[in-house]
Amino acid sequence: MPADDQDLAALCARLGRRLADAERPILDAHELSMWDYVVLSHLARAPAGTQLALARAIRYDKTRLIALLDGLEAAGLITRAPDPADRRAKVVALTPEGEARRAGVQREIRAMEADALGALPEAERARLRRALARAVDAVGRTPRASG
Amino acid sequence: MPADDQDLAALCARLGRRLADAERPILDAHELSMWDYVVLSHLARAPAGTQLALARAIRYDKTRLIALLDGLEAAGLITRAPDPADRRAKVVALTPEGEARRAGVQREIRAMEADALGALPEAERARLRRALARAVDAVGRTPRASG
DNA sequence: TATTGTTATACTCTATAACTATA
DNA sequence: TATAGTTATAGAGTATAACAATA
Repeated sequence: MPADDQDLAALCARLGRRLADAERPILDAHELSMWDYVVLSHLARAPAGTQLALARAIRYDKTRLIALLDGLEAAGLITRAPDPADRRAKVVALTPEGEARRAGVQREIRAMEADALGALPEAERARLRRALARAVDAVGRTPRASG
Repeated sequence: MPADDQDLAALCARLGRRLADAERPILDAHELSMWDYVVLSHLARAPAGTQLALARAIRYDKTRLIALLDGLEAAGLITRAPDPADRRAKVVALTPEGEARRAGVQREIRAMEADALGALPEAERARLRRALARAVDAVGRTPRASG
């Protein structure tokens, strides 16, 4: 299959779904859902912010985020502290355990990626990651109709 | 946001979701669902096959495919003919109207992609598409655990 | 009056099991 | 007996509306 004449969205969806399938057993082993990992990854990258800011950043519904954070908090991976500046808001932050769990999962995922894309030379894998990152930034800077 | 240190699956998901969001209004205008378009696109590329083969090729549940094909058939975009070799099976094929609809939608989607990724030079867009296609092929050739 | 976190409810999408007709 | 298509049902995932506390 050439797969070269397909739309970008279709190509992204196919590659994304395959990689997500390969991630699942890793996440399962560490007792994390896909969205759990998305939250931990974002907290590791962004300064601690409010729940609403987090929901918007990862494009997840704020109502669904509640139960997710409940689980992560009960597992000791994050903390929810009241914001001194605005007592309605709660600031979410990663615990050392949360960061350790996240780092371990990421290491395994990177190894899986290298294995899954083994047919591609190392240099091309890095190029693909950079190209994807640039594309994400590019579409991000063009806030379309729904924005 | 650098977005360069993220996992491949996360990058694919983010770019894919944004592009899918941008596709929706186009598909809506042509009265097609995302999966409708996936089916039409596959039929345009692959020789007419059975329903089960189609479901497997696009990785869609065979039971959900029924209602989808019902709609496409009622709209005159595809045909379902009994396979003379195996009277249990039905061969799905694109009608001229179906191909015209598909081509029109694809043209608009390509224009949308060029617009959404306008910040990226044309050459890099083409490189991204090729890199994604090669990556899809690469993971496809490594049938993992669940396979 | 508007907003943050929360809960409860309704809706959509997806997966499982069971049926028919052919093989 | 197994398979292609089909149907009906149950389950997970998602979105919408309403509420309490604070701004």
